[in-house]
Amino acid sequence: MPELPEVETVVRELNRALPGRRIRRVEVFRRDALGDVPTAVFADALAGRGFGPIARHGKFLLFRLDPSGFLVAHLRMTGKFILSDPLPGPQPHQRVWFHLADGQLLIFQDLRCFGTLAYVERLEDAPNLARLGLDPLAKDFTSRWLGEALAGSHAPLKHWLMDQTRIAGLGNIYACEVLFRSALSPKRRACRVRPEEARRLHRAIRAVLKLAIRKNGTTISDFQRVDEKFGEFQRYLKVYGREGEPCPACGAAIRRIPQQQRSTFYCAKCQS
DNA sequence: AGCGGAACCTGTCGGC
DNA sequence: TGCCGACAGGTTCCGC
Repeated sequence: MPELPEVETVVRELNRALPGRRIRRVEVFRRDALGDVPTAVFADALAGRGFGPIARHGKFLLFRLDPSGFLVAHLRMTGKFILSDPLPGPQPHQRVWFHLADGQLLIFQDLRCFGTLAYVERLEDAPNLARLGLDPLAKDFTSRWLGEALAGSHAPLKHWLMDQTRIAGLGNIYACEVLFRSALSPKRRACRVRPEEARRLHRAIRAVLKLAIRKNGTTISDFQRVDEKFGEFQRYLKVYGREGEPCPACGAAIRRIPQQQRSTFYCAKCQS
């Protein structure tokens, strides 16, 4: 489900509602998200802690807790957080309930059970977080950095953009959209991108992500915001999911090709 | 280094 | 109607 703009949308909404509130207890209905950590260890670590500000790195949500520690969450394909009034019991696909001291519930819901939740004392202890590359909305993500980073890799641009150890946050939808906007082929080797093309790519990454955040992300099948409203960026998608439709720039049919066992959508005429 | 394939798990949709 | 395969916004691990 979520790529950077969807996670950012969730983070902003949680930040409006959660800081200052306290977890009374944690109820786990299905423990896949916890990995090797025993349910009781996870639940006991969180009980009694308060929520501070929530941050994001790439697609990870980082909940600062009071007086110490972090809840580190990754939504993967279908994870979502929902704030709800008390319920009689878990609704379908609800995996974890964080009972708040004021009676409301912070619900972690995840149809496919790929999402992850972890409590850590220090962010350095969070599995895989340290391997993440630059967040494309951070200040140090410059077109110069991008140009130099591209130069060292033979990977096709689409793979390169989705590699979270290089840039953290782009997934299948936004990688396709960014490449269309920069008129670069998903098959182009990273090291074959010329400096002015790298500048174009950099501008496209920033522009697409910022617009998507302004539209509260993309809802294709089931992305939901914390308040259960939907994103609107799907109305602005130029190529993703539009196989066979005319390219908005030249009218040629949008193509779908497999790359890394994912679908890539692009215009073979505009993108080279 | 890169790439193909499989795995994690559940659901939907289209074709026959 | 019913079964079956393809596909889904993500990531990791393994082997070549």
